[in-house]
Amino acid sequence: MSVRSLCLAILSFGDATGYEIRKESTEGRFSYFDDASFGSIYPALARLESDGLVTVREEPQAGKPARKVYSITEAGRTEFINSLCEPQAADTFKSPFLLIALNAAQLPPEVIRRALERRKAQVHEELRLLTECENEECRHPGSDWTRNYGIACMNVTLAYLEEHGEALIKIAEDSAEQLAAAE
Amino acid sequence: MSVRSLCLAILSFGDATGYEIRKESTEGRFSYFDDASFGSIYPALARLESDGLVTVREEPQAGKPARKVYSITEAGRTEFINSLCEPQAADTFKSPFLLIALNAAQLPPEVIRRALERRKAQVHEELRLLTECENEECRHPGSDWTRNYGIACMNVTLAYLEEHGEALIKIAEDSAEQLAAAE
DNA sequence: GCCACCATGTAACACGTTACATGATTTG
DNA sequence: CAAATCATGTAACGTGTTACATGGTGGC
Repeated sequence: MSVRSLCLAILSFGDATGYEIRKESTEGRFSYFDDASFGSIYPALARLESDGLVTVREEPQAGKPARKVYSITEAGRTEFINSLCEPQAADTFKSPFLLIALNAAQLPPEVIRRALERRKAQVHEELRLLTECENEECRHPGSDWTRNYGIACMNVTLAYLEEHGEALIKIAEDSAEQLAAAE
Repeated sequence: MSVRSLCLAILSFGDATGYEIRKESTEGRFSYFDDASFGSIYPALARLESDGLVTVREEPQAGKPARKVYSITEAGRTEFINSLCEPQAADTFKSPFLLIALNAAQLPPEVIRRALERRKAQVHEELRLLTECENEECRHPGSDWTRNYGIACMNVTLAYLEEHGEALIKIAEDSAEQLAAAE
């Protein structure tokens, strides 16, 4: 998914500035789709505007640069919906954590411990984010469904980490002992 | 994770050619870490060799270009292990499927149905891949642990899709009906 | 007969990130 | 008082993809 489509997707849920789009895409609910930085978002928004898929209104502010609030147009909405109808790309899961886990026997137990803690913290944070807006105004059928999907996945992940984390540390400890004994 | 590290990671599990590395990274067990294409793998391997982190031996073949089999060196192994000890990046999950689900109320039921089927097929395929090598020679403690982690996650995903898939289709159908009634 | 698989490699191209430029306000 | 947050934007840079070039073998 390109930054262009990402902007359209976020704007289809409401007006936003480039700054806000970046936040949503790196931390917020839209981080499941793609994340992007300022350097790609601002040019993308400018192009969307010249293509007539979004409109801008400037809101001057004292001290700060004027906020440029973008709104999606009918044409933008149509392009967005059409893009969703095209054959979807595969979901991907990229896990630096699993690479560490895979090599547990070659790493110091301390590294494994840290990696587990970090991953648990991440999952907790994602769960917090998902349950947070459960009582908010942002409730429509699609978002309820996806939220519950996310919660189900994260809960299992967390349970697995908590139940089997010690076993992973043990792998590292055992092989460290064997190395020490061989010397 | 760069293609360079990816190559090192795969080679730390055994010798391979550039062609094989691409397969492992796009389809095989290493697709959880990153995937890369020929255009990035071949240059990366050449650089790794000139840096002394891998060695090559050519195996001539009739008709085809000679296979260039790469092996990791001690220096390569050290760099790989060290890279795993550095603070890990966060795991990421990118889901074109969830974007479709989120917008279920704006899409034709047929699109939702297709998206669900496609996602289910993907999860089935991942489960097949994970359970496949359960009885194989590729069994060491780290890979057992990560495999079981993967299986646990995929099973929940699949169960959720099977239990709640109909509800998602219903969201699309209901809103399509409302649109029709309004006309 | 055509397509997929094996097998390597290069060059043009697209895309996105990082760092820079600017600067007020709030929070610890 | 320093750091984070809000707020926009550009330019250099890095990295990776796509398409091309080449060509034999085996399955449908």
